[in-house]
Amino acid sequence: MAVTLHDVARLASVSIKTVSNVINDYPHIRPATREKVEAAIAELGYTPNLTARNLRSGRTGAIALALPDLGLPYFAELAALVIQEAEAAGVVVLVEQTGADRTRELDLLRSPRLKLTDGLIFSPLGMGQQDAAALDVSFPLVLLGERIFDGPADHVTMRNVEAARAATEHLLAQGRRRIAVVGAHEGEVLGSAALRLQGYRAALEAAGIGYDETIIGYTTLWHRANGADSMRELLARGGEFDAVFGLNDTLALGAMRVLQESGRRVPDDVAVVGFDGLDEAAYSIPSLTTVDPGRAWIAKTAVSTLLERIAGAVEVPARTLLADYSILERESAPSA
Amino acid sequence: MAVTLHDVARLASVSIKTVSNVINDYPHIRPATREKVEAAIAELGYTPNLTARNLRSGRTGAIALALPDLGLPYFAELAALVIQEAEAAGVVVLVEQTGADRTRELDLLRSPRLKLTDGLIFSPLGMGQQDAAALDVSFPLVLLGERIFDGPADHVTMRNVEAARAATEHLLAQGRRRIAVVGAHEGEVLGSAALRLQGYRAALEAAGIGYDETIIGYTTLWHRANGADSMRELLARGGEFDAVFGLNDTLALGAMRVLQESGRRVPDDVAVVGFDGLDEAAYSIPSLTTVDPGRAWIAKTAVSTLLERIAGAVEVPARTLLADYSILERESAPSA
DNA sequence: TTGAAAGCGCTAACAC
DNA sequence: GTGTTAGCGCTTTCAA
Repeated sequence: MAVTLHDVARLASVSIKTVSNVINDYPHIRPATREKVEAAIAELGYTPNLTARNLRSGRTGAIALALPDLGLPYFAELAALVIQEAEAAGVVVLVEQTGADRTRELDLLRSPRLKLTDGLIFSPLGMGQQDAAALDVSFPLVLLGERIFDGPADHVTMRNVEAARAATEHLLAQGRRRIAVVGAHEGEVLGSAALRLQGYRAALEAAGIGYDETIIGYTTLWHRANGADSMRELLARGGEFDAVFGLNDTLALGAMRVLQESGRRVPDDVAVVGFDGLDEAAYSIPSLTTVDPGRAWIAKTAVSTLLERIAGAVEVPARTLLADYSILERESAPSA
Repeated sequence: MAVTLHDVARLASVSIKTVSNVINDYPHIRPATREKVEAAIAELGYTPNLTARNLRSGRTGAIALALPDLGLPYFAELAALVIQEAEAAGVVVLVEQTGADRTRELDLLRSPRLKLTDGLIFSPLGMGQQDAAALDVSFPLVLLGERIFDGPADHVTMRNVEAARAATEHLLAQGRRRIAVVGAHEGEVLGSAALRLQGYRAALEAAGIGYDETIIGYTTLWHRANGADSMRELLARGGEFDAVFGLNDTLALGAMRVLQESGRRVPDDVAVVGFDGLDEAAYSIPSLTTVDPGRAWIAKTAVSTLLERIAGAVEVPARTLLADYSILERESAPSA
């Protein structure tokens, strides 16, 4: 591992500049010289020391991706897409987990660890609008998610309100009138839960249906167990409903399980719609109708936007980029 | 971001060595000097340039984790654990996806991109025993999985044969005698599928039950859809069985869905056991009995073993470290 | 077309 | 207890 430019230069009887030229495809090199150098590189098995190159160039060729937890399917699938896009652009990805903890998220933004990368794609879950100023950092940053809006950084996100409204309207179109919700967050005004609930209410209102608190299930987290617990509580309350809107797929899958355990048939007695377009939602029993909020586009756009900033688009003001959504219709809530 | 040691030194009217001493907690510094330096650091908002430090020290403080695809729940959960362990040790993790492609796996081992890290935790899925020599690399490497054994690198893995045998015995103990398999790999002798099938056969043999090819389902990949397809084929063949052993949880969940669609009750008509101990296996309907092959231990041990090698345990010969397994008994295959 | 040499920001001998 | 200085391996003016 100790083969350097000098070693190659010595073996090829040229200067290190010439070797460097060969490596960096500098055009004006005499073919004979090039061959001599390439032979020496091959013989010694030389590979450039990226750390040294980075120190010179000020770039690392790596970006950081910070998200709550890879154990959550939504973020695992998002990370898979981001890494894939980054690789296509010749960049590696350093993954940080924040555990959805506000303090850890704020710490991360100040961490010297980020110095190992050229920029950050950041999906916070603990921070809120009051922390927007913390996003005013000195390195390229792309924000994901819906915890903070109109911050000082580029923001790639989904049309939560419209997509949730479309999901609700999908249920209304089948004649469902009592649509329960699983996964609402008490008192929240921003964030995925609040925005999706807002879309749900807008759809009800447009259809002339009143909002009924008794069929809204609250949870703190969005694991499958929370969806199951929330549904148990809704059933215990005794409120009637003929459909369920899970504010994400994981919740919807947990809720659907409890519905079936209770003897209700899905979709005959109760139709279920989720949100996220997870792969696994296609394989539940029944398969889950859901909204794809445009994850693939979000990953692709987050990477390309970050790389543009890194390449020097500093003067451009921060933008908000919104993905298009689509309904993935499956068995848990079929049309008609 | 252009604040360097020199800037701090100038402001504090000391030499850069003194600043460096303060930053690195060198003990013998006069308190007054330390305060002066710390004040200057705070005023300028100095943070060390890790790239420069790395070039000097030859360390990067990062490790690489290469796996097939974060979209596969097993690997996503593994990555989550590895990153968590690494963070506890003050190391960041760069994640590479190889898509289970042998060529990409071999390329990765030679990639200069790895120069950004101090070592690699590598979980191949395309390479085989014939590629063992490619693991003889010049950087610290820890191998995961069961594609290659007795290679030149430390290997952290699970007791596949014993764990699969235990899973099969769990079914036998309930009086099941016709145990179908989902996910076998045609003609494979090494690899997870082959080893687990071997454990299955050992259990049957010990119980005096013959091996019946007609109830062995083959797949190439281990997605949920493959488990479903494999089960459809088994049912179409018309072979009788009262239990199913899915060679991983994802396969088992797909197979279970098809069983239920076909009108069979789980576990009454057919009991199902998976393998991996995925979180989501606890939330299927019915919840899936599975084998936890010791994932948490594997992640922890992979990280600590790699860090030991990085710290210089070069002379120690390559070891194989085996995790303990446990049966997670749930509804799909309850005792008695 | 190629060589010499400066320096990216830091650490660690070695001096004082 | 603190300062000077030589590199880590590379890229890149500037000369030749």
